[in-house]
Amino acid sequence: MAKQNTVFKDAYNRCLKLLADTSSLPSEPELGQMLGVSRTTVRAILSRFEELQLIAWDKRKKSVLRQPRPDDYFPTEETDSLAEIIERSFMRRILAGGAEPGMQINELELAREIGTGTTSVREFLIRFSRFGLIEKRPNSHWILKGFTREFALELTEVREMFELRSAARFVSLPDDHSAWAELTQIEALHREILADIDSRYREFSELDEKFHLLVHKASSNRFIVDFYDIIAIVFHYHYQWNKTNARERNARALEEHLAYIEALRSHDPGKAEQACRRHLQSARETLLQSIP
Amino acid sequence: MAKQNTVFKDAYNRCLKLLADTSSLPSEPELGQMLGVSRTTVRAILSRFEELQLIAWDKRKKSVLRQPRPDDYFPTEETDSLAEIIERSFMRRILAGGAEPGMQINELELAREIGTGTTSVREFLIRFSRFGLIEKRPNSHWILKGFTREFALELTEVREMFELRSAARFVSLPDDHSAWAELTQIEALHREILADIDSRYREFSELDEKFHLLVHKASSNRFIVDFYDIIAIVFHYHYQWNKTNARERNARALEEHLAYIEALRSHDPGKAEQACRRHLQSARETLLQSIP
DNA sequence: AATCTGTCTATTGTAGATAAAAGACAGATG
DNA sequence: CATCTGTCTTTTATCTACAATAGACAGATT
Repeated sequence: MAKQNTVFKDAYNRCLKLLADTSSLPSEPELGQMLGVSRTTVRAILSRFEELQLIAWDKRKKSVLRQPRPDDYFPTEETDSLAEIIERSFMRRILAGGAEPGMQINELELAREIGTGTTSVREFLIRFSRFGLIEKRPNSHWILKGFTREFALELTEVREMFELRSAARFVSLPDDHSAWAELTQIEALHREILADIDSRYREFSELDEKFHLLVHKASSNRFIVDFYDIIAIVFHYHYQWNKTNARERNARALEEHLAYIEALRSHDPGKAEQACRRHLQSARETLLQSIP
Repeated sequence: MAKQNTVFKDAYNRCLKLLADTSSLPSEPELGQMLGVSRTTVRAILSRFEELQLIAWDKRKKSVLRQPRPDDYFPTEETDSLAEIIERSFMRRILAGGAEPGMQINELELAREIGTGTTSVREFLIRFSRFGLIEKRPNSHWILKGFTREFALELTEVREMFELRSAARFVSLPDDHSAWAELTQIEALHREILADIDSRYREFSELDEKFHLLVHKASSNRFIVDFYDIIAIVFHYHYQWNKTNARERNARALEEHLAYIEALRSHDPGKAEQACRRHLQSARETLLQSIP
């Protein structure tokens, strides 16, 4: 096995959904555009559709023959890229407990455990090292620095610097900047979720990421925007395995976000700073509380 | 060739220097400690010494038979690790001109050009990507974002935030903290170089890195300290291929450093901030001037 | 009793190979 | 004549293999 064909399988599944809505498919380049893959992959998908008698394919004509059935789809486990699998598996190990700071990380062992080659694990660890949770001893093992209190404090310190600066930039964005429209959308979503908080509070995590990323992007600084990756990944996995009081916590955060959004809208740097500080403070407390 | 034996060659060369000063070598573990390598490598070095009749080796006795000759050393080109070679080669391409922003980076081509396997190039690019100069299109090529004016501005913006905060921490470090002693050493070195600036101005680059790293370390924040890597690498290579007015520029920076150091010593946050700002401002200008 | 050496095993760094995916180009098509 | 398809080439993602290096353990030495 040289390369996993997850790109094919994932695009195939998405294409199957498109197929459900029309009687004929567009041109190959157009499909490639829609699915975010090359024509080579599009053609592989179309070939498979033809084999399974989903479409009749003759050059430019791709007419739908039948609706897709549930078993036409590839199982979702097979559509995750190797990098995603490794990431999830690794994050589970270090965030869901059982991993003490100072522990050694063994590439070979990890690879065996995940059922993959060492190269992919190695590349993952290199990419992951920028998050400050692991460190390499050259010619030797990696060391787990651990998701500790210090880590959380260092992370939030930088986050606060960056987000305060980004918020300050945000308020002075020109009125026709696309960020304002996005902010409106995000605000609406906040209100929707808040109105039905009991059943929809789980959607907060994703919305939180979207909102803060939007704020960070106002900085127009690649280092600030890139740093948000670290925050996002930590919060993402952290919340996934730490669900105490999720409902109340999320409700409170949503309210804070709304106040923060209003402050941004006011174009008043002072108000924005205040609202930003208030929210970051409680985000910090939440994070710290959940560390043993 | 599976692995380059550069660790061996480099440690061998360094051990040869040790050998020049004594009549017998210490124990294997001790040598390993001194050279920063494992006993396996130490034993490989000793075996080679024995072969070349540099020492007589019988268990714990390693008596020097003759002084090393220049041709006993491995050529320095052979002691650089592959990662260093790739880094240098790559940085030359992108900083020493000829590389337009937006250009595609081809792993295979780079590997062929450097004369190495694709794996190493790939891992280098992944590690390097955190510097914000390149970006990956998944399943496709890398894109060179280039050492542009925007890059420099974004870099210095973050640098200034981080260094101001670090300097503020520095002044409140307790008197018995080791940083003060290091600061004294660094200050002395500044005066030495300044006293003989015409012939020693080239030493500034290394000293500059040491000094700012010391300041950043006072933050006790891994993200701030790690970020300094980016600054260091940019300045390092940048100055290496950009030597206009190096003497005057370095002299001026040394003076600014001395003022900055004095301000840190005063334990006065206000003074420190002012001196820090002044130096960062001129560092920024210098960097910007040298971008086309 | 502590440290060292001899020997052996495990892991990392790197090359090379290969399937998947991207992409280039010429001729076909509307 | 602009866009599409068929075909072919190139590049990336990933696996496997292997030398260099690290590291473990038992017996030897001071």
